[in-house]
Amino acid sequence: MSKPLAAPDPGTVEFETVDDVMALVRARGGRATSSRRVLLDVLFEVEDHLTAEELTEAVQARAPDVHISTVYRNLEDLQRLGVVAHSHLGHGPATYQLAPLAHAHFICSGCGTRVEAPDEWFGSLARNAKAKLGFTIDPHHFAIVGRCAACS
Amino acid sequence: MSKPLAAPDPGTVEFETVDDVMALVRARGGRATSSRRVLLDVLFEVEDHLTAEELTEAVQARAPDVHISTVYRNLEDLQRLGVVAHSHLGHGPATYQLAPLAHAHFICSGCGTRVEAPDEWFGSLARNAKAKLGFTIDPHHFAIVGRCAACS
DNA sequence: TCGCTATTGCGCACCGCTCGCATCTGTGAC
DNA sequence: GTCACAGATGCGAGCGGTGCGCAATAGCGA
Repeated sequence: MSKPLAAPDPGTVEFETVDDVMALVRARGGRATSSRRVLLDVLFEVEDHLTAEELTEAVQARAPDVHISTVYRNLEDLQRLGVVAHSHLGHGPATYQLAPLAHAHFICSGCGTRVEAPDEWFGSLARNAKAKLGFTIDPHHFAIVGRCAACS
Repeated sequence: MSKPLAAPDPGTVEFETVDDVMALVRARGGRATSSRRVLLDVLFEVEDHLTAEELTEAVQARAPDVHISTVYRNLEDLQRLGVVAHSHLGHGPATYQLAPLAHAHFICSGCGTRVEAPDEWFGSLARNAKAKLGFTIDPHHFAIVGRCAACS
């Protein structure tokens, strides 16, 4: 996919299958390559956030020659299209998932436990940020650090 | 400072001057070295979050031989003592500051603008996390990503 | 002043990720 | 079908941020 292609308006991207995404890729000048398809197959199947390395392993189980740098490049392209989102759940590598599945996290700094956080809990924070700073928050990107019941 | 030393209870650390911290370090078996003192001098003076590299430059302006790895090690020790905290304000290097000065941030993913976020705005999120998950959040560690008024 | 040990300077190495480049492969045009 | 072009890939080098091992140094209590 060529760099100059503009990203779509956030929230306007709609897809339900790998083929939908491939059509989207094609519509924006990209090509329906096999490595791209396999990566999407994995992302649609696991329905979880995986690191680039984990994704590469899963992809290579089906297409051994796909290089990790190709995975990174495809992930970047798919993020530009609004199909994929990445998040940072701690000090390690970023994790990637289908954008519609993104959600917020709490991470315990003691034991590393990860818990999903309902978006509703961010409502008042989001309203304050919007009303007083004009800022639209995305609570999914960075996890919220803290202490779980056992560690605090 | 030796590794096995336990961290103090969070919130119980009290200090107002560099000498207070040096006394704390000594009380826990650490030594009052000049590099440690210069680093603390810088941290007390700037009252801002700086990266390890920026801190090293500031330290080296006064003590040219201090190596960046020494700065990293001292920052780690001071974090264990509860004197320093680091936070991640984006994809770049971590930033360090005196723990009592820590605060939450919003970061615009479009232009990189950073805004401080009042702790009060996290009240309902904190209450939900505590009541429903037993989780005590620290909203300072990772910034909240989003879009500023101009970029959204 | 002495001896113990925390600490330091230095450099190497790691991890997560990006980039340059030569090669390959989808794709539309014919 | 086949051609040619541009997008995409494999590979490896490289980079920024950080941690580590080691020998030398320097606080500190006695």
